[in-house]
Amino acid sequence: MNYYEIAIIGHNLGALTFESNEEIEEGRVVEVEVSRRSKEGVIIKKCEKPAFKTNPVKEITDKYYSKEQVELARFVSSYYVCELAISLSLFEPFCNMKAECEKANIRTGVRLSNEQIKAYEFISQKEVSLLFGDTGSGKTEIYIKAMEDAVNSGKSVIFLIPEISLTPQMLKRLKAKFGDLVGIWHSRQSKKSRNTMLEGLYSGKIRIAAGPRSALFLPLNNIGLIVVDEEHDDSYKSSSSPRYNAKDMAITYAKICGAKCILGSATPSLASYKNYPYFRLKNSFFSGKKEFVFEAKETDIDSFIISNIEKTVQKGSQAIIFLPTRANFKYMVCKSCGKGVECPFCSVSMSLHLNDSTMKCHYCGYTQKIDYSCKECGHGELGVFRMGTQEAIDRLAESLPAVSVKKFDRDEITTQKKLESTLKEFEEKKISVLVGTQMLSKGHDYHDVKLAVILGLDSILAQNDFRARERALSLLVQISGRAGRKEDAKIIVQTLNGEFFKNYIADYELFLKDELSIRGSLYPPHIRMARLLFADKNRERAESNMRHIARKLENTGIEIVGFGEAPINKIAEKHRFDILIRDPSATKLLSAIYSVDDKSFEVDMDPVSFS
DNA sequence: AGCACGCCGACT
DNA sequence: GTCGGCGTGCTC
Repeated sequence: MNYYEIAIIGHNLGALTFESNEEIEEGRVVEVEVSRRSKEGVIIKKCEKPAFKTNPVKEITDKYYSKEQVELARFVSSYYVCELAISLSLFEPFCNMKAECEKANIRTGVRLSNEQIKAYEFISQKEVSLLFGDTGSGKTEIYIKAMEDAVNSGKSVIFLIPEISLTPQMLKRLKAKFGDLVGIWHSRQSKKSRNTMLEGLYSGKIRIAAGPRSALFLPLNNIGLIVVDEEHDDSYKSSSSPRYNAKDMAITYAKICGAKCILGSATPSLASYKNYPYFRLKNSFFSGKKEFVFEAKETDIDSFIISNIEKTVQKGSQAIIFLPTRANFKYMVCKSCGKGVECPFCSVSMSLHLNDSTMKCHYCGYTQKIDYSCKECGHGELGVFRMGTQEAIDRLAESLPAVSVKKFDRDEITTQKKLESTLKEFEEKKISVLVGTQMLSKGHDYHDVKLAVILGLDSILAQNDFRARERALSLLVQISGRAGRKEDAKIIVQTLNGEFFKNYIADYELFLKDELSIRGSLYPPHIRMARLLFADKNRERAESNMRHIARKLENTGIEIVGFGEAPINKIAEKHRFDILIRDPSATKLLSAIYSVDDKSFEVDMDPVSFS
C-alpha cells in the first residue's frame, strides 16, 4: 500500500494522508473523501504509513499540476503565508491531452524604430527587465516582437494586463498579430468561454495567454516569456488572501520556468525602477504638444472648465474628466452636530447616489434610501462633500445640455461588453465627454482627446500612505497621456499642490530618483514591510489577539512600526486591528511571522493598501 | 418541541 | 474554506 500527503484544494488546512494501491506522481489531482464528502486534492508527496487509519484515494483524475506550478504554489504559500491547499486553488491545472507543441511560424511583420530596436536588444539580453517607456513610445511593438520570437522558438507566453484594462484595442492588436495562438482570459467570462480557452491551452493551440493577474496561473507548458504591462498598477496585488502580487510572482515564475520577464510602464513603480535593469524609451510617436493649466483650488466644475469643454466639443474634438470618486458625493455630514452618515456595518461614509435616490456603502454594498436629516441629533440638515463622477455629469448636463456625456466608472462599466461598447461609442464620437475614475487612466487609446480635466488629485495625495505621492503623480501622467495623440492638447489640473506636480510632470524619472531618497531606509523599496490584519465580529477578541501577537513579535528582532485599530476599523460587521512590521530582510519578517504560529490574522506581505 | 441562526472546532 | 454539531433564543 502507498501513502500520500494530499492538499485538499481550496481548504485552509494542512495536507491530509490517504492510501492507494497505485503509484501516483506529485501534482496529480485525485478525488478523496473528507468529512464524508468528495473533494479534489493534489498529491504533495509520498509518505510513510501513519499511526492513524487512512481512507483510500477514490479516483485518480486526468488533471495535474506541472512541476513549475507546484513550485510556484509552494512559493506563494511560504511568502504570502497561506496553506499550500489554498495557493494551489489559484491555479488551473493541466489535463492529460495530446499536446501539439510544435514550433509556430508566425510573421507579425512588426517594424521597430531604431530606438525600439535598442530597447528590444536590451530586454533580449536580460532575464528580467523594465521597459520604461512614455505613452506613445511604442512599448507594445517591442512586446509583440519578443512574443513572436518566443512563439517561433516553440515557447509559450503569458501577457498580463491590469484588471479593467482588457482594452479592446490591445486585444484586437494581439488577435491581428497572433490570431488563434492568442487566448483571452478574464475573470467575468462565461463557463463556456473559460472551457474553450482551457481546451485551447491543453491542446497547445493557444500559445499566448493574455489576461489580468489570474492569467499567471493558467496551464501553459514551456513558458518562454512573461510580459507584465502597466506594471505599476495596484490591481496586480490581490486584496484578499492570499495577498499575492502577480507582478512579483511573474518574475518568480519566469525564474522557475527559465523564461524572460518584461515589465512595462510609462510610470514604473519605485520598486521595479530600483531593482531591475531598465531601458528608457522616450521618443513618442504622438505629435501633439501638451499644455498644462494648473488651477489652485479644490474640486470645482468652474466656468473655465465649462468653457474649455464647450470649445473642445465645438471643434468636433473630445474631452475626458477624471475624478477619483464615484456617485454624487462621498460624504454626507450634519450641518448641526457635525456627525457624518456612516454605513451601519462598516466604519465608512455612505456615498450619495441621487440617480436612484439611495445612499450606498462602497465597501459592503449596503443600500438604503436617503436620510434627509441627521439621525444622530434628530434635526440637523445634511451637507455634502467630495464630488463624484455622477455629480460632475449632472453639472455638465446643466451647463452644456447639448453635449453628450457618459460615465466611465465601476458603477457604469460593469461588464466587458459595456467597456467595449462605451469605448466604441467614444471612438465613433457618439460620446463627446467621458467622466470617470481611475478606469479612465488604464491604457485605453482615445484618438481625438484634446482636453483632459483632472480633479481630486489632492485627495489621493492626502492618503496617509507612503505611496500617496507615487500614486497621485502616476495618475496625472497616465491620464494626461490619454490626451494629445494627434494634435495639441490641454490638460487642466485642479490642485493645491501644483508645485509638486509641476516639478515632475515632464520628468517621471526625476521623481523616482527624488522619491527613492525621500523614502530612505524607512519605507519600501529599501526595506520590506508586512501587515498583519485581525478581523473579527467580536471586537474584544480581535483586539486581544492583536495585542497578544504584538507582544510575541517584540522578541523577534524585527521592528514593529505600529499596532492598533486599522484606519477602517470595521468592514461588514468585522472589527479590524492591525500590526505593521518592518525589516530590511523579507526572510526575517517571515520567520518572525512563522515564529508566532497563529491563525488569528491574515498576512499582507509587501502591502499596497493600508486601510 | 421545533426551528433558525450563529459560533466553533475538525477536517486523514 | 467548509461543514456539521451544538447551544441559544424565539415561535407555535
